[in-house]
Amino acid sequence: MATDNNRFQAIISHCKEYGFIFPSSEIYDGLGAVYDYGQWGSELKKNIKDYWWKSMTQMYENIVGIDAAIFMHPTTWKASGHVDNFSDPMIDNKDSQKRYRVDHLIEAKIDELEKAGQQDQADLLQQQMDQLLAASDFDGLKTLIENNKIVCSISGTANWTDVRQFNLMFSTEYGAISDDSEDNKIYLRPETAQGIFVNFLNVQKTGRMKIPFGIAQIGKAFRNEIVARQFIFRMREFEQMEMQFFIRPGSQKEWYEYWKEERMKWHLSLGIPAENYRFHDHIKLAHYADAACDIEFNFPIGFKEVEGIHSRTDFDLRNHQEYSKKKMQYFDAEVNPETGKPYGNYIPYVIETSIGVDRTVMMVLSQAFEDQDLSTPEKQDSRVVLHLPAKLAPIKLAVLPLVKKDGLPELARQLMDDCKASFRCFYEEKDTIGKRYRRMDALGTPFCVTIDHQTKEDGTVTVRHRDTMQQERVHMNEVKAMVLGAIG
RNA sequence: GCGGAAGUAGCUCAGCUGGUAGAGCGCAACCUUGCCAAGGUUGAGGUCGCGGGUUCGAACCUCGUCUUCCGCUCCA
Repeated sequence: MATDNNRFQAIISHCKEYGFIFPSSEIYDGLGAVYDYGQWGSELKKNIKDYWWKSMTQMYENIVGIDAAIFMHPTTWKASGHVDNFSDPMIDNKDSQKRYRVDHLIEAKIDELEKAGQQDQADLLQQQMDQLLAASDFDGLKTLIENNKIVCSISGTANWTDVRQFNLMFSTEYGAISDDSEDNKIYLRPETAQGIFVNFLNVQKTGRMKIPFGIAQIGKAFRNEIVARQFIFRMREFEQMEMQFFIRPGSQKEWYEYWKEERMKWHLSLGIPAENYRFHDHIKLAHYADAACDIEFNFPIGFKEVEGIHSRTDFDLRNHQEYSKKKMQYFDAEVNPETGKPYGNYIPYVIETSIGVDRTVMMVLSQAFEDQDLSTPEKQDSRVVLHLPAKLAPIKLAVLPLVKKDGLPELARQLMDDCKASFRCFYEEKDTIGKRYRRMDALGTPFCVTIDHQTKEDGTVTVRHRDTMQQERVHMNEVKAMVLGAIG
């Protein structure tokens, strides 16, 4: 797999140097795997979210958006499977570096003892383990492992780390009084999807939605990743753009294929060539899915997942129905041509499209970043340019008076006032014009407009294009329409 | 988590055998120039990641610690 680590590091440096992305809490030595978006990064991120939101809601008549809270009733995560599937105590062998679930490790020893005919010892061990697990006594579990001389099947050693709880979800206390009791414990959502599922009936009824229909959402999610690295690719706090599409049971295959295609079209609409994308089908499926694939992008660190498309069956709604004792059903009045009767009541199936905002930011930046050699035989020259799609660029237009006198700044200000309500503009009168162009290239600004002495005579300005560096002469009055056309 | 490397100005780095810090770029102001970066003058900015130790004296030696990067590992 072709990777380019220098390029990746250059992009990270560029992001920090030009106000896109900073490491979190840097003055205190940083906080692992958390990043802050700076003045231009936040614009870029917002533009990406706006574009997705518009694409997924406005452009599909049967999809609406919601904005559910990050805090949810704790039972939500029991129903979704997040509590039980990710809370087992684990232990690592330092020599083989293999990670085990503590209960699996001890149970293997119990089997061994039973086979050796030492039933009493096996029963004792089982009893001790159950007690310690119930009490969440991790030190005791480690001691138990050591006392029973349980070794790693790969390294054969008993060189163990401490027993640790790897819980995916962050928790905090809910309410003003904090104590250690479990009653106050509440989770920060590890995925936005559940906010959609618990509101399924609210939206369906109040919106008079008819299947098939979708609910979209953009929001933060939190996962306590064991190892989080690679810049904003895997963060503990991240943002998702999700859409859950509710369908008739049995139709999941065709809708799954439909959304694979639709989502790929969206990616290609960013102007990213198809060869930089690929689908990756999941062989091992998560507990809720009957089909799943990723859309992977060719990052400088190789092909990595940006978006997931999952056929989630009725797993989530069915579980919420069970835990909440509320019917999560839909009455389908449409006549089934095969039976001649209405489809009737059912729990809908779901196709999910889930794309990471931060990964999309990283994807767009990776695609856009170029360290360009502009050298000629006479002169060595280079520039760093972000070839961002105009609709995503943080700044759409730079307004530059050629000199800061002779009334040129005043004319430039007029153009600023004309445009700034419509899109983000940037005014700059310092330094030589070439320097200003290059600074705008580094931020990905697609258009620079220069006001010169001729502007005073005929109202025309120079438009300089970022990617080609070519210039053209247009009338001041046409600038706004030109930019709007490019970002529309 | 393990192994390796590195932490000196906003950035990239220099600093010989220990004698209380430098360059280039960038930044700010002014002058000059005026359609593609690196003209002139002036200026701001660092207790050399942090803490202990050795020493008359530590950016430099030593121990610890934190952080970052790389590889392995892990990963809904």
